[in-house]
Formats: sequence, C-alpha cells, structure tokens
Amino acid sequence: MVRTKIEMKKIESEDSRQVTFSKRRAGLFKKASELSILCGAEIAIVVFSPAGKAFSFGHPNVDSVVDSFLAGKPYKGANGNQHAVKKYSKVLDQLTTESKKSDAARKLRKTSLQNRQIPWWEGPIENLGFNELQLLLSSYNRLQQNVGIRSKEEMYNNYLRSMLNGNHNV
Amino acid sequence: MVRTKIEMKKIESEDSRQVTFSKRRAGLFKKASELSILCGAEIAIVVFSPAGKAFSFGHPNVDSVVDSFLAGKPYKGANGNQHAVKKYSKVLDQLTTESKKSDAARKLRKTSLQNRQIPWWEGPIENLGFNELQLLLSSYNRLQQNVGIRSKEEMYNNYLRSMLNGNHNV
DNA sequence: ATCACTATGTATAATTT
DNA sequence: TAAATTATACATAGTGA
Repeated sequence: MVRTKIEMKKIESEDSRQVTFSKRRAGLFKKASELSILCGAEIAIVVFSPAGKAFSFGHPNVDSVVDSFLAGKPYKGANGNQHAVKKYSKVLDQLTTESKKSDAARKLRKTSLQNRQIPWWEGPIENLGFNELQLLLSSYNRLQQNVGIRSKEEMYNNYLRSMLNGNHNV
Repeated sequence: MVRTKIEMKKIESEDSRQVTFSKRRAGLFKKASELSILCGAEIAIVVFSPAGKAFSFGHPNVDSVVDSFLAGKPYKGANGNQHAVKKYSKVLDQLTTESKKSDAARKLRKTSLQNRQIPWWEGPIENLGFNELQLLLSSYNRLQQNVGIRSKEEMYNNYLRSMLNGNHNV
C-alpha cells in the first residue's frame, strides 16, 4: 500500500477516473464548506462529472448566492431589482405595441456592433431588441433548468409569498 | 510554530478571517483545477469574500460551464435553444397583443399554485405571465452583471456571428 | 457504487521576514 | 501588506471488502 504521487493529467482508466472524481468532489465540497463557515463567505459550485452528471454545492445552499443577486444586496449594481423590472416592462411595451424591433433600437445596436465598444447587454435595457430578449430569456431558462433546482424552489417560495401578499411586481 | 487544530466556526478576528479566506480560496481553486484536469470535469465556482467581493473560477473558464447550457449540449433538456426561442416568441406575442396577463395563463398558474405540484417555471413557457417573464429576465440580468463577464463576451461573440451570418433567430 | 484502511502527499495556522 | 517558513493537520491513492 504505497501511495505514489500522481501526475497532473487526465486519468486514463475510466473506473479510476470515476472513483477519483467522487472522492475529490467530496473533498472539494468539504473545503468549500469550511471556507464558508470559517470566513462567513457565500459560495456556489457546479461540477459536471466525466459522465455529464451535474453536482452542485452551496452554503448554506446554492440559491443563497443567487438570491444575493436577485435581492441586489450586497452585490447589486447601480439599479435595484424593482428598477430593472420597470425598465423591462417599459421596453417590452415599446417593442410589442410599436413593432417587434424598433428602428431606434436597431440603429443603436448597429452602432454598437460597428464600434465594438459597448456590447448590447451592457447598455440600457431600453435598447434591447426582440432577439436579444429572446436570447437572454432562453439562456436563463437553460441555466435554471439544469442547475438551479434549489434556486427555483426559492424563486417559487418568493413567488408564492408575493402572490399571497398581493404584490404582483415581485 | 505549533500549528493547532482550528475549530470549525467563524473566525472572529477580521484580519485573520481575511487572510484565511485568501489562502483557502486559493487552495479551493487549486483543488478544483486538479479535479477538472484529472477527471476531465467541467466546473464553475463563485465565491463572495466576507467583504462582499466576488471571485470566480472555472475550467477551462467559468463560461465553459455556462456555454454548455447555452449550447444545450451535452446537458440540455428535451427542447433545444431554437425551440425555446420560438416558444418564447409565441407567448410574448400572445401576452402583448391580447393583454399583459392572459386569463388562460392566469388560470393555469392559479391551478398550479393551489396544487403546488408543478411550479410555474417547470411548465410550458406558454403559461408564463408578464410578472414571471419580468422576474426571469431581471434575475438573469443580475446574474450576468455580476458573474458572467466572460460568459457575456462569449454571448457577444455568438451574437456577432449570428448577425454577420444574417441569422436573426440566434 | 460505496466503505475502510493507512502510508504518503498536500494544505495551511502560526510565525517570521 | 505581502511573501516565506515549517510543523502539523488533513486529504487522498491504492487496495481490499
């Protein structure tokens, strides 16, 4: 039983690779747990096994990190959630009552493309076109479907609360 | 220089906590790197320091995991990206040409709430109401603003490509 | 897929530079 | 404030049940 130093390259044997993955994943999550406890840090980890199976870790759970973003505290940008929702509501109205792609918005995006200075998702949400909104939502759904199981539960609970309180602006 | 076994509770001294955080974060990321190399695993980590500063790790980078979702391979659900976009386009048309909250969709959601069997985000996107779309998009934006810098660059590149190819369905 | 074992490699707490 | 040191605690490779 002589433990040898292993080389840092992909393990060839599929069985060994799977065993090592299980062990080291557990170790990694333990380290993450300790880090969060000792330092009061929020942490979220998503790992895909060689077989493509997803594992996640979070302290106290994965969605606590996501919720920090959703609540906009303490890591939010200049605009809070309410503001973002209002802005989206506004642009959605514009896009759909006028046309699916307003000329103004398209012109702004074209300028952005030419200069390659300001990516469209960095600018005001009012400038977003229909395709961009589609891209954002579809990619968000993809993330939620595959990763944020507990995050979705949290969203559900928040949604339930808002419904029960009669607050439909979330 | 006698290393003592430390107790697993939050470090009181703010300075020590910050030092420990930096060291252990580095160690955690190294472990994650080894896991990904040895086992060929995709991994993404997001950590918030006690001071609220965000750190991220990914192999080969954070967005590689996100991109797996965006591309729908190999972890996608039954519906690909094209399909999701079409579905969203459809529901958006309905919502805005009829009303911001269709009675049919509201009734479906109410049933879901009563039974508490199928959360609204698990069901068909056609059933989503205006508030749900707002919630989804605002939370996605929050995530992108704070975490996915490289992911956004990838989105930008993909968007550029689709524009150059004249493909506006992304 | 675990679980246990244990020799050895590795991370890191306390301290110094 | 950050790097280097080093003794010890901890993780884990190989193996077997």
